[in-house]
Amino acid sequence: MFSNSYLGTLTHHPIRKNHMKLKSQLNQSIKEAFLKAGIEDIPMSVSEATKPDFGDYQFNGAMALSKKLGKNPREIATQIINHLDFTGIIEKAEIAGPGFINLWLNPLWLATQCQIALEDERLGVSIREEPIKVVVDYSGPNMAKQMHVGHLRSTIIGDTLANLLTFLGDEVIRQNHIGDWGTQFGMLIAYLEMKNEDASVDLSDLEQFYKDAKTYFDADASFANKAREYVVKIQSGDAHCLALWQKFIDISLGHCEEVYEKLGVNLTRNDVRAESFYNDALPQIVSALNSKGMLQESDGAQCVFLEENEIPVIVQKGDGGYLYATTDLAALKYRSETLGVKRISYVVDARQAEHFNQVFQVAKKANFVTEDVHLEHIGFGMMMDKSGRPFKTRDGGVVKLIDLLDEAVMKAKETINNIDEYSQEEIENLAKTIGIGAVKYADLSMNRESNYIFNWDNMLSFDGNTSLYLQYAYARIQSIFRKYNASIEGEIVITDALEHRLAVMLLRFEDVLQRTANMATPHQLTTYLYELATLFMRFYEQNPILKEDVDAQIRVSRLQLANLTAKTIKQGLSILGIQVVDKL
RNA sequence: GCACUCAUAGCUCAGCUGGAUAGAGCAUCGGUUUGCGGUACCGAAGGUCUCAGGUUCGAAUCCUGAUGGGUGUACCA
Repeated sequence: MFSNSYLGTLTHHPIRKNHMKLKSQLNQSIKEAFLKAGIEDIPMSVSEATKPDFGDYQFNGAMALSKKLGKNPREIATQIINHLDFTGIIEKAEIAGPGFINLWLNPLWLATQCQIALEDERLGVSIREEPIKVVVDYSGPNMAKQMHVGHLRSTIIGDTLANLLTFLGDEVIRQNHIGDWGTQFGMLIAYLEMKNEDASVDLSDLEQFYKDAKTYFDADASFANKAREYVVKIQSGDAHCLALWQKFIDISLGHCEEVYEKLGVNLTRNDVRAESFYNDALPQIVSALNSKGMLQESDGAQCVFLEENEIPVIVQKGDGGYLYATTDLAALKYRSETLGVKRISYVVDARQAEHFNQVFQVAKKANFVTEDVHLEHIGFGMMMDKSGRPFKTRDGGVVKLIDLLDEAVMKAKETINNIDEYSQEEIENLAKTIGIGAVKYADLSMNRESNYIFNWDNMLSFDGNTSLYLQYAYARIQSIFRKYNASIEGEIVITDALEHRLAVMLLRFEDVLQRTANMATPHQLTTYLYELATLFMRFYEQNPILKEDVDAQIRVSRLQLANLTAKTIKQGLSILGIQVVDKL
């Protein structure tokens, strides 16, 4: 289909702004054709062709218009094609079936765009023209316990979303809403003081510490009383107790940071906005709701009843205490009023959908957030074991996240080929890159809304949609460059159908990122990267690069395509928080 | 009881605003000229998209109902 005739013409098209975003450019071309044909209302957008025979993109809007215009859809399609501009991005258009318009992109145009992407640090992905300020609220571990697998998804999905929005140019504020407040802390602080009044107590196993404290609490009445006193003291601002509490939080947070470090997640202490941060604002939340006439007392508690929902949002307990809904409202108010953000994304498991739905409604109704702030709950399903049951240890306990990650690194070592060629340090780094990448990728490549089955064998495989496959593809390309051993300079020339498809795929990157960001669905990015890598493998299998009989110009062009592929994989994985290596 | 959510190949999953013969990977079977990294690539087989209605030129996708699983259901977070 794509003959070598392209080789003769090396004249590239002039550089355009917004060179990527294939879809919007094609939509623009379609729109112009419509206007020339005298049709104003364009019903839909182009989409990727469902198979190579149908070209690169297709436009299906003619069918939808046929009733409205009282015309045969093929007639409408013909009209559009007659006014289509074939001097730029589009090379050819055909009508098929009931009125599909299949579009083939101009290979010269594709080559130029790839060239531009290659010379750009951002790979041609434009920075948002109107960036917004956004809070991504994720991870949110409880300070009374060690991080467990239940925190994994929030932490890495949230981190990916934050990375992605940052890359696209938004001003992202990461917020780690840690659980550092509540009645159990009285017990923990009392126990901490009992164990060691002055300094470093070993909290390496928070789970155990919690259990021990609980044992005392249940068995020793005087200790239990003391624990209750501590709750009151902390809440009333007692300096000594607060100091102990602070110490406990510091140590506990330190454990979390170990996990973040191991996981390669971009969360620091600066991102922490703990529950306790909002303590002072809680009474104001209740009084504000009251003054707006939204409060209602029910069984002694202060509640907001929302129309469609019989279950109220309780903002103050009968005993005067506040609840997490109150804290969330205070956080929303702070983020809207003080931080001035326009989008707030909560990456929290799906079970809390109802809670966020209610809290968002209350926040809007009470004007804690302005009308134009987009509030969203990025929910996700649970992690299941191979047999489809919730992920637990053999004795039914929670799996500590740090243990899971250590196991991943250990298992990753077994996948390293020719392990003798590496130093101990190299092996550790490699295993970490592979193992952590596998855990993250397996999670991110699933549609986040459904539960997902955690399976070591699948995620650490070289076959299929895994991080290892992508890392391998990347390393293999680097190996080509090592062998070539010279700087890659020269123009891209599209000479056959596979090169053509690869170029289109590469240029789709920005569209994919945009969509992934808008819908907060990382799996769309992983699917894209996997498709890109498999397509490259096919291309590479069929189109030799370094073999002796390859024409020098074609060799350079293919090296350039390989280079852009590698860069795109690297950038995509980097957004997912996954590293690449030059050698596997 | 009520609400939310899910149901696609033996298994794990894609399928974007409704569009052409529903796609990958694993597993199974078969293949690849002295192979730029074969941890690769190509092919075969595998489906009444849980079921029944409805809307539409057109439905895995939207609506209604049924069945089956998961989750939530006021003073924990």
